[in-house]
Amino acid sequence: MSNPGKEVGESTVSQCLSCYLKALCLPPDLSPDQAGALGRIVDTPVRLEKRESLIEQKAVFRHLFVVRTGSLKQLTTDARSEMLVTALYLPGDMIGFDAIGPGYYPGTIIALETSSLCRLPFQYLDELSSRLPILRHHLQRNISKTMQEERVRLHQLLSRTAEARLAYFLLGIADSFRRRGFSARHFRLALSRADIGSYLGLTHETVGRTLAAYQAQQLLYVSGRDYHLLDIVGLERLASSTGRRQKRA
Amino acid sequence: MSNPGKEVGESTVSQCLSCYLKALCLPPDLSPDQAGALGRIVDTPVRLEKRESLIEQKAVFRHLFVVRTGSLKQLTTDARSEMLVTALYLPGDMIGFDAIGPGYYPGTIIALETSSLCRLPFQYLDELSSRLPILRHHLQRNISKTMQEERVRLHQLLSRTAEARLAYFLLGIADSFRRRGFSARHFRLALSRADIGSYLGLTHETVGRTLAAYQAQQLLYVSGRDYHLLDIVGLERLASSTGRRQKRA
DNA sequence: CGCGTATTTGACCCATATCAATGACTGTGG
DNA sequence: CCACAGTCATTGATATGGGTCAAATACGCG
Repeated sequence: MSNPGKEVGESTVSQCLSCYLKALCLPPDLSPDQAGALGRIVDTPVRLEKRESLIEQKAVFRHLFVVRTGSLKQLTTDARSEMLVTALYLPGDMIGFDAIGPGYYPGTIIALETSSLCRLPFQYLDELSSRLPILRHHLQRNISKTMQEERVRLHQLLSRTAEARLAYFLLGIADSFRRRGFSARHFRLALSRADIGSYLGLTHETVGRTLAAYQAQQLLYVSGRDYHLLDIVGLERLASSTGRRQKRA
Repeated sequence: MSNPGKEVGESTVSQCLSCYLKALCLPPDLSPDQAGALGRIVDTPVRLEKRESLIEQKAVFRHLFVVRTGSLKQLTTDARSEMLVTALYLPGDMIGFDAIGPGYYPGTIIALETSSLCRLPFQYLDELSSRLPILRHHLQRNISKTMQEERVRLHQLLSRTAEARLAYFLLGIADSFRRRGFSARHFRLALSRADIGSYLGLTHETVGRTLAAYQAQQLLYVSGRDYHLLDIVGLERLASSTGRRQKRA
C-alpha cells in the first residue's frame, strides 16, 4: 500500500474527495461544494509509530479522528487501576465518538503499528453540521450505529464460551476488513494474545489454547499475528453456538 | 399486545417545564422560550401496563421516548433466535438512541410494570436542534454518554465473576435511582432473576445463589424484587475485586 | 547477537453451568 | 373467595470450562 497521506501543507481541499476511504467518512449524497467545505476543516494528517499514543486518557475532547492506515487500541484504566483493552480501531474507523458525551477521551489510544489518521476539529464539524442536515444525520447515525454495534457485540460475548467469543471476535474483524475492501480470509491483526484476552475478558493462555484448538480442527491457520480463516462457515457455527455450554444430547 | 397509541389528554405545552425529570431531559441553560418550543413537539404521554410492548424489534425509528414512571426492558433476538435482555430503562432514561443509526429499533421494548413515557418525534427534535446549538449538544452528549457508559459497563462485566458482576450491576441500579432523587439503598427492581441473568450473562440459578450469598454476608436483604442494600462499601469492594478469580495469597 | 517480551504447553482445581426437584407467588376462572 | 395452573425462585448434586500457577520456547527489537 503506497502512501495515502497527502503532503502536509499541500491542498487539503480535495483530500477527502480523493481518499480511498471516503465512502466510509462522507455522506454519500453530499454535493462537491459541501464536501469541499468538509474537506477544508480537516487538519493535516497525523502519523504515529508503533507504541506511540494518539490520545491520553482524560484529555479534553476536541477532535475526532479517522484511521487511514494502520490500527490502534484503546486502553481504559478504571478506578481500581485495572487496565482493559476497550476498543480496536481499524482503517476507516472513527475515533472519539465516546468522548463527545463526557467531554474528554475515556481511554488512552495507542498505535499498534505505524498508522496515519485524519484529524477533524469537532467544533468546526459541529458548526458545519448545523447548516448541513445531511452531514448532521450522517454523523448522528454513525455515532449511534458504531456504539450500538459495539453494545450488541458485548452483550453477545457475555454469555458465550471462550471458543465462541473468539470465533465471534475474529469474524467481526474479518467482516471489518471485508467492508473496507481487504481480504476477509487473510489478515494481520496487530494485537497480542494478551490484548485480545483483555478485550474479550479471557486470559492470554485461553486465547492461545483456543486458537490452537481451531487450528487442530482446520478452522484457521495462525502464525504469530497473521490469520488465515480456512472454514468461515465452521467458525460461524462455533460463534453462534447458543448459550454457554453445549447442552448434552 | 402493543398499544403505543393509548393517550392521556393533557395540556402538553408546559409539561416539560413542570416535569420532575426536566433536569434529566432538558439542557440546563435553555431559555423559557426555547424550552417552550421543545415542549410543543412532545406528543401526549404513552401509558403501558405490565407486559405491554412499547416497540417491536425492527420497527421503523420515528420517536425517542423518555421514561416518566415505571420501568422497561429491551429484548434483542439475534440471528440464532436466542433472546437476550439488552437494556433496562428506569425513570429519566431515554429510549431509542440505539435506533438512530440503524433506522429501526434494535429490540422489542416491554414494560416491566405500569409505566408512562413521553414521546418525542425525532424529526421535529432534529429540526429544532439544528436551530438550537444548546439542544443539539445536549442531545449529542446524551447519546454519546449513554452509550459510552453502557460500553464501559459491559467491558467491566466481561472479566468479572458472577459475584462481582451482580454487585456491579446492583450498584449501577442504585446509582441510577440516587441520581433521580430516589433512595439508593432501597428499591424495587421489576426484573426477574432470569432477566437479570440474561442481562449479565449468567443463569438464573447463579443469580439467585449469589443474592443468597450476599444476604448471608449481610451485604443486602432481598425479598422477591425488593432490594435493601445494607453494606454499600462491602458491595463496592466485591464489585471491584479485580480479575475473574480472587488471586490466592 | 542477546535480552526482554510474547507465546505455548501442562497440571490443577474452582466457579459456575447444567440437570433436577420442590416450594412460593401470581393471576385467572369458577 | 378459593382452587388450580403457570411462572418464578430456591436449593442440591454433578460436571466441566477456563482461570491460575509454572516453566520452557520462540520471537522481535535494539
